[in-house]
This record gives sequence, structure tokens and C-alpha cells, in this order.
Amino acid sequence: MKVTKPTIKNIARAAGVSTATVSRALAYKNNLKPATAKRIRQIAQEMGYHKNVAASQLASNMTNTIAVIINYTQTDFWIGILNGILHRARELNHQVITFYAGDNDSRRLTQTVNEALEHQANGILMISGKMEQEQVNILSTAHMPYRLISIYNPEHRYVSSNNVEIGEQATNYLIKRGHRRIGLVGIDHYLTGQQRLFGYQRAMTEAGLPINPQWIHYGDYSYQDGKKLFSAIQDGSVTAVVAGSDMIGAGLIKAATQSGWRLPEQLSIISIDGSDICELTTPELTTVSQDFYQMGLTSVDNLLQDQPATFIPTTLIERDSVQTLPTEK
Amino acid sequence: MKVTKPTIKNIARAAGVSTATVSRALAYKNNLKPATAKRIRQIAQEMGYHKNVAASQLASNMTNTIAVIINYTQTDFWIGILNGILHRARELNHQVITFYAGDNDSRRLTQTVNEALEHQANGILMISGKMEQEQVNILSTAHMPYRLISIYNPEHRYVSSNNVEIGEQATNYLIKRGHRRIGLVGIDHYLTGQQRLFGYQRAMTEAGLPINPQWIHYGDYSYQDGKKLFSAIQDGSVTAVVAGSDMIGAGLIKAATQSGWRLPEQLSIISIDGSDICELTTPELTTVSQDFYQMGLTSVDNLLQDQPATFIPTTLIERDSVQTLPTEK
DNA sequence: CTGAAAGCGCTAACAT
DNA sequence: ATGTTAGCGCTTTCAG
Repeated sequence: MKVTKPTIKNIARAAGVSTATVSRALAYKNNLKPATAKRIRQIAQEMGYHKNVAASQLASNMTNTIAVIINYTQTDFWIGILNGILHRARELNHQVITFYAGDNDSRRLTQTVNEALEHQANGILMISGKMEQEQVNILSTAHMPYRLISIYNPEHRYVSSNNVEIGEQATNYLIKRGHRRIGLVGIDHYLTGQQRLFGYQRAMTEAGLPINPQWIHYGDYSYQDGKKLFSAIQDGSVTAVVAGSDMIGAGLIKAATQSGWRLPEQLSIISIDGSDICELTTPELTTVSQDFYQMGLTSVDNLLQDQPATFIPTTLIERDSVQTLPTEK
Repeated sequence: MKVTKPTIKNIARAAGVSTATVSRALAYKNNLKPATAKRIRQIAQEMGYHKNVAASQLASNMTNTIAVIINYTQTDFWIGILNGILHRARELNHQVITFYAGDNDSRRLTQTVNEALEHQANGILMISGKMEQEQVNILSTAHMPYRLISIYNPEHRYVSSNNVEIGEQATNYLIKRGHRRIGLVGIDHYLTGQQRLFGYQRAMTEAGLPINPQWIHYGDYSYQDGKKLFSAIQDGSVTAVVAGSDMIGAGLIKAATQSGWRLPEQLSIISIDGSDICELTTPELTTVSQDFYQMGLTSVDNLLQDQPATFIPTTLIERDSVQTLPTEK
């Protein structure tokens, strides 16, 4: 489909004015006769004109745009963040354009980071579970402000929950209810996972509880992995688990239920990172949640105001009818 | 944060060549000495250079970009579509940039459509439940190819499932199981909803079943509305319902369960538009599903190859342990 | 194989 | 209040 788009030149000709006047009219500048301005806009609309943002950006050297990179398409924990970003960005008269990198595909993430970098945004917000040094390097040498969202990385600017604290709170929740053999299921091999593991270890250690390495199982935060990982704990070696994400928690619950387990009698689960989906999937699930929406708001402020790295407060949400068994098997 | 980005001019100076040569080197053109090319790329990387896509587009008049507009941020049915789009777009060497319009906020949708239009994409894919004439007009007069995804609108190019068929299949599923008083809950007031309603009506009529207007309830496809709408059917006037979306279905199930109902004994539910979340929320739910991923693939092909409007095939997915009651109350 | 130069569509001084 | 003009950073002829 060959499409010839009208330009301000066409409009200028049609309106019998110069391109500068057209430009001014369309930008709602106040230094021209309202009547002319209105007439020009009228003509522009009739011609189905839309500004060529490339040319505009190039000429003005301004974009008022925030680029968001998302490295997940299977889980939806980032939707809350994105909503927050959108809200605050609009408030501050910024546009948001989003780039998807797929699911933890390193090569495509690199490619996507480069794509985002080529768009002359005011800055980049990066929502990704995994990041390799390569991508971080590209970002950090690219002369463009960026923030890692929900990714704690002490060497960079981030807006993240405190994963150590989250891991610790979740574990303590179970310990307080009498559990002694507590698993940690579905954390990743990267920093986030390591932090949560550290919090888990700290809670266990401070409670004087031993940790069995076989209680710790890695995954990719997905529902699928949650289901898979149930097999790793169905020998009954633990009475409770901290799920590395709500999707992991949901997967565990699904698999456990399918195996005929009754929850939470046979297994108590507390899940990290409750998103909205959490209520849906598992009303009985307790969640140590990040306030994702708030994280989005904060991210934009942090980026545009050039603030230092920051933590989002962690809150523990008990839902409906949670009653975990206060006894060890 | 004041950032001065390197340009090809800087690189040219640093490399002792002309900007033309730099441009060629970075575009991997084969008409220059490999050694020079490599050296230039090396320098570019060291300087943290990234192409200014605005300038590039302007000069070459090419973007190889597909713009996607999404008008939902609370439900996630579109993620499957987006994945399909991403996959096929990459295959065809196209970039995807995504614009979020929020949640059925007409003003913001208009704004977002305009933003997308200003980016010189090859075309626009629009995923939205509701669309008003205003936005459709803007799109259709903008000299840019576009497709409405999952929106049946005979006056425009669309890639959609056949909503009449979907409504009919779902209703027939319940009729075959012996239900006679069947509700339709949570459809919208727009074309999609009307089509599904029509299918429902056709199935009922062909089965010789009467339709009570009070069995039909409107909503916005959200989980929240599903919960709300349960009150509309809890008088027991229907023995089964077609849920207008899987989120509606999930909401109904949640509310019904909270009210102490046992499903499917007291109420059979079949849900339209099962996304992945569907399995998660309600393993016992039967779904008339669109293949969202396929819809994404098809959308890209359809757009880039300038094909006519098309329907995606509909499939009925029975999950796990569905056994609806074959008797009327 | 490389350089010089002419724009792409728009904005922003600077004139008038 | 409007027109003239010089670029923005890049690509792409056209020369050499």
C-alpha cells in the first residue's frame, strides 16, 4: 500500500501561508491570529495530516517520551508497574512507548535495548527479571538516563523493592506460624533471587532453624515452573514454602491440588510479588507484595528528576481465609 | 541530566573519514573496505553511539516498524495477541512499538491513536474492546494502513474471531447438556457484544428455547464486573450462563463460591475468550477460545501484505473435569 | 572504496 | 502576525 502523507508544506500551500505559520498553528502557539490558526488546523484535519514525529524531534531536539522495556510476556506482574508509569508520565506530559523483548531471551533483550536507545527518549525504564552484563553495559554507556525497575542492582540506578526484606518477611511469617522446615521455591539465579534467598537464610538462621539445600529450588517465576517444581517438594520434606513469585505460588497450588493435596493443611504457601492475578488465582494465598502501581509512579519521578536509586516499601498482605497449620508434620 | 549524544559526525572525525562512510559502516553496507568498516564500528561502540532513529527515518523514509495500540491494562487477553505480533514481526524484520491507551478511556484512546499515527510506522494494529467512531475516523483518514484486532467492524479491516459463531457455539454447548434457561453475562454494548448476543439468540431460537431479556447482562469484560454481575443471576432464574469473557467467568465463579454456591452443580458456566489466565483461575471452566497467538501472527501478515479482513477460527476447549448438570432445576 | 552535497519534514531564531 | 532561512542527524545519489 503506497501512502503519501501530507506534510506541512502541502498544508501551507493549501492555506496560502508559509510552513512556519502552519507549524505554529499546529503547535497552538499564541503568536498568530486565532482565525488563521483555526483555518490551518481545519485544513490539516481535512487532509488527514499527522505530524511527522521524526522530523519534529530532529528539529526541536525534544521528545518528552519515556521508553519502557519489558522482558516478560508470559507473566503479568509488570502490568501494574506499567499502569503506574503511564499515569505519572501523562501527568508530566510525557509520552510512553513500550518495547517488548520477549521472555528472557538474552539476544532479543539486547536487540530491544538497542532499539529503545535509538529512539530519542528522555530516558528508559527497564522492567526485566534477568539482565546480563551485556545489556547493562549497553545501557550504561549509551548517554541516556535509565532505571532498572524491580531489579536490584547496586551498581546502577534502580527502583526496586527490597528483596532481602521480602524474603525475610515471608519466611518469618511462616516461622511465626510454627513451621520449621520451610522451602524456598522458584527463585531465579540472578540478583533478585539471590537477595530473596539471602533474606530467607537470614530469617531461618535468626530463628535458629537449619537450612537444607534441598529445600531450595530455582525457576523462572512462571506458572509452568510452579507446577513443575511441586514435584520437588511433594516428598513432604517441608511443611511450608515461600514461593518466589505469585505465579510460582499459583502453579504450586494447582499441582498440589491435582495431586490430591489439601491446602494449607498439607502445605502452607506464601507468595512473593502478589499481582492482581493473585487474588484471582488463589484467594487463600498470603502475599508479600510490592505495590506495583506505586513502583511505576516512583520510577517516572525518579527518572525524570534524576533521583538516586530507591526502594519501594514492602507490605505483607493476608487474604481472606488464611490459616496455616501451626504445627510441624 | 544533560546528555550529549555522539553523532556520526563525531565518529567520522574520530575515525578520520566522512559521515557517509560512517553511515555505510554502521548499516553494514558491503561497498566499503571491511577493515575500515570494522574500525568505525569499534569506535562507535566505544563512544556509546546509537543511531538517531528520527534522523534515520527522516532521511531514508523507512521505518520497518509496526505500531500496536492497546486499550486495556486491567485484563490481559491481549498478551497472547501481542506475543504473536512480536514473533511474526521479528521474522519479517520489523520492529514493534507499543502504545497503551489505558482502560477504555475514550479521550486517552484518541490521544494515543494520534501519538501512534505520528510515528511513521508501516502500519497500526489496534487492540481494543471499545472503539468509538471518533477514533475509527481518525485512523481511517490518516493515510496509514491499520487493522482492528479482535474487533469485528464490517466497515474496516479487521482480524477477529467470529463472534456470532462463538456465542452460538458456547450456547449450544450448554443446550446440548440439557440446559434450557441460559444466561448471557458480561457482554459489551458494542459490536463484539452484539455479535455474541446474536449467536446466543440464534442458538436458543434454533433449539426452540425462549429467551428472557432478564437473562442478559452487560459488563465491560472485567473480573470486577464478573463479580458484580453474579448478583444479577443469583436468583436462580438460569441454570447456566455464557460468560462474555473469561474474566467475567472468573468473577462469576469467585462471587458464586463466596456465596456458598457449589459449581457446576448450581450453575454451569462457559466462558468466551479463554486466555492463559483461564486455566489458572478456573480449571473447571469450559472455554470457547480464540487462538490469540495465531491472531497476532495473522494480524501482522494481514497488515503487511495488505490482505482483506479475516476471521480467526474458533475452537471450543473443554478442560479437566467439566461435568455440567444435564438437568434443569 | 570513499567524499561532497542535497535533502527528509519540521522547528526556531531572525526578519519584516 | 507572518515569512525567510538555517539547520537537526542521517541516508543517498553522484563524483571521483
